[in-house]
Amino acid sequence: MDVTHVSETEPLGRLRKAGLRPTRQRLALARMLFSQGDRHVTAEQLRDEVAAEGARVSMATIYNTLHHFTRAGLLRHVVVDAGRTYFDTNTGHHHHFYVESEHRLIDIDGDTVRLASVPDAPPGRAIDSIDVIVRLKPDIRA
Amino acid sequence: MDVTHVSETEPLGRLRKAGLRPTRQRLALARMLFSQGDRHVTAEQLRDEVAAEGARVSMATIYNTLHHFTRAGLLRHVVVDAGRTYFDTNTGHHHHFYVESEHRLIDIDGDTVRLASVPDAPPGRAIDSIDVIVRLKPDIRA
DNA sequence: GACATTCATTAGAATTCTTCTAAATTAGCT
DNA sequence: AGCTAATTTAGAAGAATTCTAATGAATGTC
Ligand SMILES: [Mn+2]
Ligand SMILES: [Mn+2]
Ligand SMILES: [Zn+2]
Ligand SMILES: [Zn+2]
Repeated sequence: MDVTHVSETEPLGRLRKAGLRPTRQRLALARMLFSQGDRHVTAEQLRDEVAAEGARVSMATIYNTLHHFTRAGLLRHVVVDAGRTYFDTNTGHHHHFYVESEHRLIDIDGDTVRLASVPDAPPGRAIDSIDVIVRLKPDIRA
Repeated sequence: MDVTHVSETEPLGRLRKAGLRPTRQRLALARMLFSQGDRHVTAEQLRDEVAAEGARVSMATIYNTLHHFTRAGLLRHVVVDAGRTYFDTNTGHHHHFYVESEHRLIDIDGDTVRLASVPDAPPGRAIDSIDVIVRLKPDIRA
């Protein structure tokens, strides 16, 4: 494989930069995740997509990889629904709409939601992150 | 049983008002939930507490009841952690700190977090609710 | 390139949380 | 008391995720 010229945003470069060994499985998953704009995926979804491409990646590896990517800062873990874990390829500052009825996440630009006041963390603790989730239901009018 | 004078905040009154039959199990659960200030409980926690009081309530009933209470507006469902569902006895306007390391929720008064701007819902949808979760980690200093 | 070492992948079992099923019990009504 | 619908229950089933321990692959050294 020719690896002379590797952009940092290409799958291989991404893995290298994150200090992750570029295995066949990780490259396949990185391609699915990062080559089509921002996405919110579940492990199962990703497994199906990879399978559709003909690649075989075990569920254990899907989960391992998603967690590795998350620890490396390539993904962000989003919790909005019980019993369903989303991984977000958009790691920048932003929030979410959640369409309950479709189990679908939609990004809200970080600057669109402004917190006029943020509470102080209780003693001995520090703020790790702030999630704003705007839950949506079908509009009755319409 | 004398039911001539029942406050609406007593377990029996609460169930009546919500149109729920006051069974032995529901009364026991309502007592645990609503007689000690605002709480964030999991099904398992509640099962253990009820068991400690000598009452036997099946897991199926715990879940059924928590969902009934939630539909009736007596509880609020809080999603902050994958694979762990909290039920909140505080149904008023407020947000949450979440102490990841202890799996513990702390209320933030509704007015303490002010959203300076809230995005419009996408066409065909309406805002159902807005959750603000401030995730906490141990403070490094200290 | 061969070898050694470390890390990654995998199938399947196991775990955890929650829901379902279908039978037995109970509350509310007359 | 007797009727009916709602409720409870044990245990099975389901769904998502993690674990295990054996196999395979990437990387560094000679
Ligand atoms: Mn859902
Ligand atoms: Mn947790
Ligand atoms: Zn996002
Ligand atoms: Zn609360």
